[in-house]
Amino acid sequence: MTGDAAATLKMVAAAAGVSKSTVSRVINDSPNVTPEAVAAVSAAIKELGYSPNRAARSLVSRRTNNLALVIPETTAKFFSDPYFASVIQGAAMCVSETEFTLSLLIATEHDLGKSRRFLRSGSADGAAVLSHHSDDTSYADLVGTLPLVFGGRPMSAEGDRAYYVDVDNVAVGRQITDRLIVAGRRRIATIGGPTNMAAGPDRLTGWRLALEAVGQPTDLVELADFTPAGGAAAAQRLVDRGVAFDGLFVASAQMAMGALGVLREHGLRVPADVGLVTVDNDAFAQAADPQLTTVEQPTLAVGRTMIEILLARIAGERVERVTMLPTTIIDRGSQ
Amino acid sequence: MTGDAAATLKMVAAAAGVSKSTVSRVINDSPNVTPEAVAAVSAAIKELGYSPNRAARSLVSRRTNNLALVIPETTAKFFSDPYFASVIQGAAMCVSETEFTLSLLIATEHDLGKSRRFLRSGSADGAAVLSHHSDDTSYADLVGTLPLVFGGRPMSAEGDRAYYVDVDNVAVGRQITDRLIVAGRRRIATIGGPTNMAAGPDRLTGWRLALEAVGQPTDLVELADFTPAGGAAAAQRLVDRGVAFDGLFVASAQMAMGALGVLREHGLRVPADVGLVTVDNDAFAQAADPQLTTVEQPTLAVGRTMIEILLARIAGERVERVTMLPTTIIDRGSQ
DNA sequence: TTGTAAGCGTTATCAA
DNA sequence: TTGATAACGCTTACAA
Repeated sequence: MTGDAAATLKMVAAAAGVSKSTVSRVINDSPNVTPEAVAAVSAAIKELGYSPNRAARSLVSRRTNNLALVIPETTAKFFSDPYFASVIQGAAMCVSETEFTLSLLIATEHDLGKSRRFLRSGSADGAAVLSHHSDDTSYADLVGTLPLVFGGRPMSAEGDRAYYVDVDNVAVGRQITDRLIVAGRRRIATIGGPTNMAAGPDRLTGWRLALEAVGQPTDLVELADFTPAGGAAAAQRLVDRGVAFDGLFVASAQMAMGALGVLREHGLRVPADVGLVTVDNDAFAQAADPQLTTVEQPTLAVGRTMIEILLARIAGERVERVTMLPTTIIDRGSQ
Repeated sequence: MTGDAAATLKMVAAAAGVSKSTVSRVINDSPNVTPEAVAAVSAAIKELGYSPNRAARSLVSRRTNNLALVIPETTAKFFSDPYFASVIQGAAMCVSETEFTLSLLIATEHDLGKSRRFLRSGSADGAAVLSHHSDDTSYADLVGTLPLVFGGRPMSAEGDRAYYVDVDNVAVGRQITDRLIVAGRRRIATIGGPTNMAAGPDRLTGWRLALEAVGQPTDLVELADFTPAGGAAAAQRLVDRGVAFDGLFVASAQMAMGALGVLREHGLRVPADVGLVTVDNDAFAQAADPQLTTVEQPTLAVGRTMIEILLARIAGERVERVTMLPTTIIDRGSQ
């Protein structure tokens, strides 16, 4: 209605003919206010279109009613991997149902300090750090500073004090590899994830356990960085070994995308010649030719759960330090 | 390092043996400080791990260094439509390259007031409102309050004062319909978007112009709400008319997804019996069977551009009120 | 039940 | 170049 500067509590008090304290009490639903005062203040608030200044409020109350979602990742990965978008959506929806707001921080290598400064400046009451790809050492030391929850088990030293949401990546690797074994594959290779995050080594361990259980060799291992290009390069190295294989577990759908192209170049058909399974039921796994048997991760739930844990901790409730979310195998016959 | 309360400017001043003012000057890169003072203060800041309190800062400076991205949408649509995730990514990346932070607000029907209160409480220096699907009347009145930019031309009365980023939806509808005409289609229907947002009527107008230019009838029109279910229902109504058609322009890929199923049920093959084109080059358009000829919208650029406009306006620069972004036709032969 | 006054951690004004 | 001092808009004892 007006282009004026925003109304202040003081102005409301004047308009309602009461003191600032009374206005504050009404705003904060204090029980000890007469109905008349409440009415007068409410009318003035509506009349002036007043909204309490958030900065002033949090300055004195030491509460921001804001949560941070930090994604420490490179620009390229942030855009190419649907995982992030999905987790963000889950978190944003969850937050939207509360009185909290959400700050989204993309911490590129370029400016790592910015997100740290944000968290140390008292801008949020808690932070969720999504360590899907990259390392997280740079946040672990904030653990004592404010409630923190990680998406994916942190590998840093402080990791065993940290709260985190994750899936059982060892089980993920083992179960999906079992699909290859059940499909009759006798020589199974893997393209594993990077070693700087738990999901990499864990899925690799699952793969190894599955093979050891049936006495198959576990020597056909190549690692990559969860990108299509990395997956392609790893597949190339695998082929270059000159050892024939009839099964392949690729630790992420994006890497599988890259690997598929290389297999095709070498005349290896999936699943006729090589059974292929992966992790992540994203557009890559669905749009691949052929569509891939994969492990679906509860991406939305990861986002939602991280927020729930943060809210509970802020509310002073006791929460389990580790939350494991269930995964689902999507069988599309590519094994 | 410490579990102590955060260090304050006052503590830094004491540690450095200077006044609060000097510390403040150092923090804000004031030119008039002796190198010795800068050194002492910098040392104290590092020593104490000090970060300026953001609330206090913005209380006095009237600047938050925060931008809001508001998405007024239902939960269902927010999750199902890849458009949002993509725009969010574009905006988040752009913001991450600046000193600003980003607040992500999902304004569900449930609590429309929350986002408004946020914006009126001085929590952000500017806001981007993404009106991809729903109406935006509830934000138009904030135009005088803080810099605002809309994603998609606002339909409200205040619309002609508003800043917005959009694509030329009339051209989009016309050009993609032309593909059907060029493919030899003689009787072309359309499933249009909802009337409460500009993209709906605009794309419909484009379709109509294309047909009128070649003297084809423009009576086969059904509207839906940009969802797969809505698209399916509209397609059903179209078929139920009993009027044969050999071309169909569906105004969004999600609706096309629903429409495709209905066509198939009625034994209509795409593109053998009916040529089908749509808008949005998302996973739906790519994963559909057959893959669809479509208009790709610059979703990342929409997010980025909205932020850029906000930043420019906050910096006091003059900016065009309307920014049109180019689209691209992706020809997959489904016409 | 209400009002007065102090103070949250900064920046900004003004002397020195 | 530096340092007191007064805001910024709110909450919160404490008094009345």
